[in-house]
Amino acid sequence: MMKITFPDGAIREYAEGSSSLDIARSISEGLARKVLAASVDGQVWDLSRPILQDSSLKLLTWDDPDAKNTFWHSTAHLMAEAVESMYPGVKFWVGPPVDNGFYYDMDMGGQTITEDDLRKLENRMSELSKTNNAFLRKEITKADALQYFTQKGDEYKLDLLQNLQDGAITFYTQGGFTDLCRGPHIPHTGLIKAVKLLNVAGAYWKGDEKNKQLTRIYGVSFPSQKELDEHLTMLEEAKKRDHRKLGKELGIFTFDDDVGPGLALWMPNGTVIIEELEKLAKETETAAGYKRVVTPHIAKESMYLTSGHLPYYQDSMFPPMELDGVKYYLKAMNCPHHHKIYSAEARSYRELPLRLAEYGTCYRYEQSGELFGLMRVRCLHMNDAHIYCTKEQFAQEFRAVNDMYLKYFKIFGIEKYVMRLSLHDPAKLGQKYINEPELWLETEQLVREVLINSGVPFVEVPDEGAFYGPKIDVQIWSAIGREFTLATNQVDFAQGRRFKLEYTTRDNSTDTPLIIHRAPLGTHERFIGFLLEHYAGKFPTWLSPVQVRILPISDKFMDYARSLEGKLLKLGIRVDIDDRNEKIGKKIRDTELMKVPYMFVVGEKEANEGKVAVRRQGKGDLGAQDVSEIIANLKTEIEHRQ
RNA sequence: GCCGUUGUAGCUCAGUGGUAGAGCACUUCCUUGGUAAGGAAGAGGUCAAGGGUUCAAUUCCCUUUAACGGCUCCA
Repeated sequence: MMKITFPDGAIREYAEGSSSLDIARSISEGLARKVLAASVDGQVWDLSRPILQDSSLKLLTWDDPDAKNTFWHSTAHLMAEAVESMYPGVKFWVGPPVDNGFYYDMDMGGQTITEDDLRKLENRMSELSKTNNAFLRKEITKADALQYFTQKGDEYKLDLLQNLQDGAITFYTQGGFTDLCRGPHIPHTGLIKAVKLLNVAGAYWKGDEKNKQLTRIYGVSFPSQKELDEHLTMLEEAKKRDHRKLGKELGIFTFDDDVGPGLALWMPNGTVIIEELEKLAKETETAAGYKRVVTPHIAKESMYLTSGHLPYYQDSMFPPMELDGVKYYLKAMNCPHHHKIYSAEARSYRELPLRLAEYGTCYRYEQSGELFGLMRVRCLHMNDAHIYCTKEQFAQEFRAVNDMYLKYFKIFGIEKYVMRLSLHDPAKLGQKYINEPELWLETEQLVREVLINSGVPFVEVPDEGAFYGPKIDVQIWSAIGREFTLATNQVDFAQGRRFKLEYTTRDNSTDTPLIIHRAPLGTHERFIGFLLEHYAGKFPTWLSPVQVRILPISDKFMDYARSLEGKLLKLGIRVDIDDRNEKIGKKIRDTELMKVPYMFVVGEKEANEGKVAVRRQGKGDLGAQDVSEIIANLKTEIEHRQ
């Protein structure tokens, strides 16, 4: 007998060699039907795999992330089985579970798959699942595995095998499909009741663009049709929050073929938001001791040679224009310009830290396939600043920047984010990173300490640093689930020396300042794109392009509406009047759809009593209020940035 | 940049080898209506651009361009 410990601490005895499924069955048949995989001593196992010794056991059902992953991984195998049966000769690479589903990469040998084909594949998978074929695990020697795939002529699996140790190799077979796979899998295909194949895409083999491109099919599956339907509904809802859709509906921004890809045009409503954000940034930065500067959109090639950007980033810059034999580049970053402002005057340690801020306009030649709404554009406005400080001041300055992020996140209600400490890869010194191995380690440790001391949770990611130093990126997620870098905070130990930036120290010698590059609000483009999705277009009053819309019951009350409008305008409240010849219901509906936070309905009663009938977007009628009262409330709400 | 899909009115979308339609929006008129769509009429399109096949192309083919789904990249 062996002792099995359950998550609640209970210990029960079972015959050696009992499987997790046996154990589940001993608890209840219902559980045995529901359970998908088992966690044995912390490792996810097939349910059918015999347990041979005392272990802790957790039976995993659908709600457990490990079970979901196992379920989706098994579905990937099911899909591969369907593909193999419909497209003979296809070679498979890997088919892992991902955040919301699974994919399988395959070499279709020149065959293409269309959307219609996906429906056919789904049907085939549904047929195959009904066979209730078990996922059979088989340990196999490396020699036998090599022979199997050599015979099959499958160079992809042979490539995978090369990196595997003999003795740790397993095959899984369900029905007629056998795959090299470490598992684990759910017990049988019949558990996969609902499958949706979402899209087909190209993916480079091993993620390297120099390699052949494989066909990747993404899908998602569930233990019941109901859950699939719910998931699909959720995806539809997410689409409604897509900033590209909302941006068009609300008149925030637009793109035009004649202007060019990735070059956003900000419409009046979007410009209001930009100006509110800039106001916030200027207030915040002024209070934190920043000074504003303004610099040109272009600069000579020589400056980017000095900065060191050109060799690293030339491909991502717009090609230069040549004037009198001199090349000029559109600026892709503001830092060199700011460095020139630093070096324009002799600096003393008494001036440091010197903080130069600018909503600088940058142009980046992003690859055409990378453009994505406002999130990835070719013309962008960075909430940029550069802080020049001594080594002693660094920790405090860096931390102050992080605190500024958190302050902003609070204002915007941003709760889901991850701070990533991006480090260099020693193997790429001199290529991707400036070749200063000791400075790298020293600075990385400096930043790490600041983060630890400020108690902000973070993850470390190798090989993600800027070329001139380590950085902290703040990752956020769009409504469609795409991940973006919002804010960035970078240390730069390289450019100061390259630009010969100096200051006179207390003992009358000279030193080079450390530089912090920071952009807490990222860019107008990305931040407003994010806010659109974050608020689902329902901006808080202080950011709303139109804060109040006055809705006269009929044009008899237009004079009263106009006098109200005048009052609000004088107070700097963004107000307009729906003066169309429409009924009040129609005006309300349209104003609701435009997500204007406040509606003032005015008719005979209100005009006579000097009141307005207040209606809050999404909340309905709030009843009549005195004009002075509602105006005071509005002012407060806006001033507090609510 | 690569793989795949798509491009018809301001927006959302039908449709066709014989030069186009709906709803919303827009204009005008009727209506002056009390909390999520009042009625009528009208105007609006080189069917993304260029080339080819054809008696005839918005429709079929090719190229370009843009957007979308991914991959790669992301200062």
